[in-house]
Amino acid sequence: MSPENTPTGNVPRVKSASISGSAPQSSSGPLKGLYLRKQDLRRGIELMFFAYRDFTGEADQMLSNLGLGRAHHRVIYFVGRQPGMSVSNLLAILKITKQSLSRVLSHLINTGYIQQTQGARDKRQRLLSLTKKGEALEAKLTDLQCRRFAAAYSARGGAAVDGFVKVLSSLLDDEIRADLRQQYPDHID
Amino acid sequence: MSPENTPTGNVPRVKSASISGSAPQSSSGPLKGLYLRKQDLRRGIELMFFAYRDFTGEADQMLSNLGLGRAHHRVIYFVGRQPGMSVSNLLAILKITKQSLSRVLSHLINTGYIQQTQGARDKRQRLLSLTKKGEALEAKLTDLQCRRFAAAYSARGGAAVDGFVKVLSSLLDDEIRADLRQQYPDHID
DNA sequence: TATGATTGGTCAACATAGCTGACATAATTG
DNA sequence: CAATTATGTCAGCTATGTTGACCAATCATA
Repeated sequence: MSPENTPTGNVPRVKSASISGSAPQSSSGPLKGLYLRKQDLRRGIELMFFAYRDFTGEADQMLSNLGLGRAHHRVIYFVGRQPGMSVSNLLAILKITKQSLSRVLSHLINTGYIQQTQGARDKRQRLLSLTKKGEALEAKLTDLQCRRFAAAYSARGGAAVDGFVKVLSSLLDDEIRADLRQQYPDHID
Repeated sequence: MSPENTPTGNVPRVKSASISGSAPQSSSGPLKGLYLRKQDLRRGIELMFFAYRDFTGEADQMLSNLGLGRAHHRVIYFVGRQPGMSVSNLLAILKITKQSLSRVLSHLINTGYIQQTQGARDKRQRLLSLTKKGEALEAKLTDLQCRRFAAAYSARGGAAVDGFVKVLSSLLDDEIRADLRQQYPDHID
């Protein structure tokens, strides 16, 4: 599994380990699994890397002007998505440690982006929600990213969006999908 | 742009700023731009976050067992993709500073994953390539991620893959696409 | 009611991976 | 020869993740 670095070279598959590429599939014919060539998979890897970076880039810029980072953004985003969420719920979504969250969360509370209210049923809980200031920032950040998605979605059309969502869903670890399915009832899963 | 957090609530568009949602599109009919509802865009944002995390998770685990991190992975991956690449080329792809790269690169050289050879045309250049050890690690890591992609791609089929690639491409900053187009001549762009 | 589990917060210490600014050396180019 | 380029390096800072320990309030239950 070493030297197929020339993109126009052989077309080895990957599914079954090491079938040294030989099938002459010249990007024609409805050959099932044509998109499983090693180069297609690598392109996927790279697209994820670059797209994720670009997708977060604009928001990162805006955040750094406010002395905030991407970690703060995540907290603001998910609290905005589901106001009244508990700390442990947020921890489960972000999958970081209590200490990591604590750092950014207390900063967001001290600077007035997020407020806590004691849980009604369970008084141990501190339910999180955005303040007006927090809502304003969340709106600006989410708008930035939504604009990028809206542009991409409308450039490519509904069928492409459908494929995009399907493939990304299949890239997820299994447990994560439950949350998404709950959040988006019409989620194609 | 604040309170549409109930996923089953209104369906405001986002393209033109703030058309407070009113059109009763109940996920039927070929209404152009149905996929531009705010909730669809937010789902895209979240899919990117979760999918990127899960997609890198397995490799991160393997790397940490070797005392390496994601930054080392990126270097190994891109040097493996294009052996003989110069340092400045790598810097341009990763978009990090010379110092950040220097740290991981010299570690990878010291631990025998990457080797440098002086450029022939330009003797200032240190052309990078993987050693046998580096190739072995690259193969293991890329295999892990390719397996995940291969599973997702085959679960969803060629049409979905096509949409996935198209949408991700459209999420990219413009300049990045040039590199991808060069790397993957049959890239749908 | 007493005990144990859960929720949340905190302290100290550390690692990774980004950043800036300054400076050095060697090679290329005009 | 002078300017630019490619690369490397030093010192120090920041953001964001980690572990382990410990505490207080509250809840659930035997």
